[in-house]
Amino acid sequence: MTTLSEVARLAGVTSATVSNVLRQRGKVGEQTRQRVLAAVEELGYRPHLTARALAEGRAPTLALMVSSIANPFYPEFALAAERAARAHGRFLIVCNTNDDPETGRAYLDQIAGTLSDGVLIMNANLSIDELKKTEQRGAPVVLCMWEKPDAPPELPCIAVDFHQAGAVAGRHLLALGHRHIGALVGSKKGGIHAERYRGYIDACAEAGIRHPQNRTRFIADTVEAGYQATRELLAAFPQLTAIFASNDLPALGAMNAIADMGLNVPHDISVIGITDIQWARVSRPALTTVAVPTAGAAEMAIELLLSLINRSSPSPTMRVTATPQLVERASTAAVRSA
Amino acid sequence: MTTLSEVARLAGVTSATVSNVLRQRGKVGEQTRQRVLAAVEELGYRPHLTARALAEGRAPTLALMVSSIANPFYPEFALAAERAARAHGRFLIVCNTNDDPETGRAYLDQIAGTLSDGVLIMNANLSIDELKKTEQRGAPVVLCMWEKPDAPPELPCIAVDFHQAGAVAGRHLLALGHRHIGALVGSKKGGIHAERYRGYIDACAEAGIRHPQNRTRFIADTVEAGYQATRELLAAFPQLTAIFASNDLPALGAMNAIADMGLNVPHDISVIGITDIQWARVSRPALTTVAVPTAGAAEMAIELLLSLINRSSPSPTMRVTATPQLVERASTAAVRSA
DNA sequence: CTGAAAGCGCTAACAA
DNA sequence: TTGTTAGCGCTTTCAG
Repeated sequence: MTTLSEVARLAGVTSATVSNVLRQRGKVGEQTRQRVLAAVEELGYRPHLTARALAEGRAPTLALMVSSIANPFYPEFALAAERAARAHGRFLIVCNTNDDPETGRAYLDQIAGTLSDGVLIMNANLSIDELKKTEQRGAPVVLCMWEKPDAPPELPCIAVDFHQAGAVAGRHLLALGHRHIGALVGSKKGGIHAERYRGYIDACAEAGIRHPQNRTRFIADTVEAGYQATRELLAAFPQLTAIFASNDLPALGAMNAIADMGLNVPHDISVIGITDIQWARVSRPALTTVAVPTAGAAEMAIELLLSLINRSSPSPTMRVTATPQLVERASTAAVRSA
Repeated sequence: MTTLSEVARLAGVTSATVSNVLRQRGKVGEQTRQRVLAAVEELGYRPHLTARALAEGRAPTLALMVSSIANPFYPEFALAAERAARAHGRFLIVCNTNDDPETGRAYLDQIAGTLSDGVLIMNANLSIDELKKTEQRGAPVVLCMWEKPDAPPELPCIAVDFHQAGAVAGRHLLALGHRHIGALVGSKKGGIHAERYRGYIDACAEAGIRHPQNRTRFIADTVEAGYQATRELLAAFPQLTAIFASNDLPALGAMNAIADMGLNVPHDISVIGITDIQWARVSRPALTTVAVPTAGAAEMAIELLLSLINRSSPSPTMRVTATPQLVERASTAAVRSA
């Protein structure tokens, strides 16, 4: 490990000077600059990020807290977040909480403010109060993919208009003539997908249609749960011609269930999801869905987090992403005339 | 930010003692221990990881270098790696190189040995020599998912018997009676998937069958490339009854191509992949594939990396994962009698 | 058993 | 323009 002072010695200057030329800070004579650079080159010196961070009083990393990076939605977000972080000279640490509050707490306790200057939270299963606490300890926190733009939380956040997303999905189905729709909500009642569901319900109301509560299933946000729930729904309500899912994973499960029941998507039953994860493009039929601006949200989140860290954040502490857009693929079609 | 010395002051001891209490190191009197703990509690003290790392002369993180975390294979690996790292008190930094050597080099230069004590490399597009250089600078490197157990590289690595994986896939197709098989190799000729292909070829030879070279396509490791190549292959060789793909993504693409051509998988054409990524389970028909022990490999990689860091690694610097296993699902079937 | 002191590698005033 | 001097917060001998 070559250190600053070794470089300094070789260049015949002091470490402060080396530091200065390396960060083009203070004015350094061209002469010495060259000598220093030569010494750096010769010794293959590379700054010690940990030491630098300690001296600067800031951490070199940002953290991204997710329940599991293996959940198909997160990698796309993480990729964009890491890129944005890199563009600002920060590294990204990923924290998988496995939806366990204890794990989340442990992460926050350990890295917030020490190893990481700030934390992006996708879903921590932690109370706002707990998150606030880490914020007060000096490590800003930003909630990503907040579900309701009109009810700003007490923490900085990137919000997606999921109500709108749900409405767009609902309207699409309605416009295709569907009147008997089953709904899959990928969270418990009133949970994280509530807004999407409400958006769908509102779209129905808008069209003068009432969505019977018993045609809704509150399930886990997985392919399997979507599969299971769809089988039940179709068994109970054979008249259904479409499935609205609050997320793509359950939607994909729904498509499989329908196929396994010997029915055809979209000929017999249409399916729509929300998010537009990679799989949506790959499935057959390709899934019609409402795309959420994942990469954009990640970039916004990093920007906001950094501005918070630099205490240069203007008042609006909630930022809303671009509006979710319908991506019409092959899993939806006009209802068949009876 | 509460510091050690603040805690010390409150407890009426010196920071060295607090440090000792916290890391149950030196023997500390029960009396003072209690007082210190009380002070820690009262002040909500949390050790500063960066400072600690600097003092200990080690970095608190490990790095994982991938081309893109959005590639469906990596998240599963990353999840397991992060868990294993956590179990050893380390955090995981993800580095997306986007397959750009420059980016990879930049990462290595910046974090290896300073922010991260070691690096897991999935695929860096860097020469062994370059990697060796960072190793010599004090940051161990381990190659993950090395393709040929019998040709150990000059760097520590976790190897998967991909030759065997290819052979297993080939034998499965052969056992089902397929004699006209198209091959999709997800890398350029002689590239990273060469062993898998060779395994397949050897399985054919074993069965006394020769695989005509023109029935092989060397393509990108993506769904799209698999799709495209399959269409071409089937157009050129209508007699094909099966597709061997060196990876799941092209295999999934193949299934879609076949479906879009109005043929049925597996009735008309069987498809097999290698890896067993999550999508393989979700696709319809579910993909038959040869599972690679992803999580196990990740754990082994972390263990090896840590032992290298602690200089406690025994001589065998290459470790081989469990053998890839056939996972028979719905995309393969016995060839139809003509 | 506890304290004093040096130092990890770097940055940041402040002097010279 | 360059050097000096303190630290950043923690660990770790080595005395007491």
